[in-house]
Amino acid sequence: ELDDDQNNDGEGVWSPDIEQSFHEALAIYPPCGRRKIILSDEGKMFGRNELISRYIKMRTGKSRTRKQVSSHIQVLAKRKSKELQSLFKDSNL
Amino acid sequence: NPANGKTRTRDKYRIVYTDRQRYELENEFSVSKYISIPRKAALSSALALSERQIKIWFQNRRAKERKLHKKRQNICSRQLNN
DNA sequence: TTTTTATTGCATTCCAGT
DNA sequence: ACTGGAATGCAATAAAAA
Repeated sequence: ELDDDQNNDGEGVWSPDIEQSFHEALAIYPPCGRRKIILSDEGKMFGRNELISRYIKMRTGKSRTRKQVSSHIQVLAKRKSKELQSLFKDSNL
Repeated sequence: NPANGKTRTRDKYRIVYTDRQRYELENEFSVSKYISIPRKAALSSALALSERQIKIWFQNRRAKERKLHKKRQNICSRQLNN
């Protein structure tokens, strides 16, 4: 089928506006990882990534699934660890 | 050096595998296109390559196969529309 | 120019935690 | 039954080697 993306604009998956609200959501929900991940409202369950996904939808109107959020977090974590590792290498040699 | 998780360094962009390493990897690929976790661990210690290198080799090998398959398809379709 | 190692940005699958 | 997160897959790509 042809390019059927009502939710995705012409930019990349993590265009600046989406990235912006993503980082806002990271700060809002648990200000860095360590908080009760178990979010259970009456009847429905909500994990952190779903809350982030909902926030992105609120602010931008564009849909990013909880698995897209998960993948993005993994990529960012990998980048950060590699930055730190290269800093150690440079200082040593 | 599995603790690092990184293979490429500033002096070595990539290493060249030995004929035995290539032979054993190719042999395992003929058994299965996807390496199992225990077989990966075994090959890793047997060939002195990191598990990451084994994983990447299989990915590259599958990519090669897909490329060859695509070429064969192109040749067939070329013969069809003569 | 083609082939061989290795990385990156995404998605998809596999593993437990509650 | 839900989830987040690690492991893995793949296309695109880089650069050394053949």
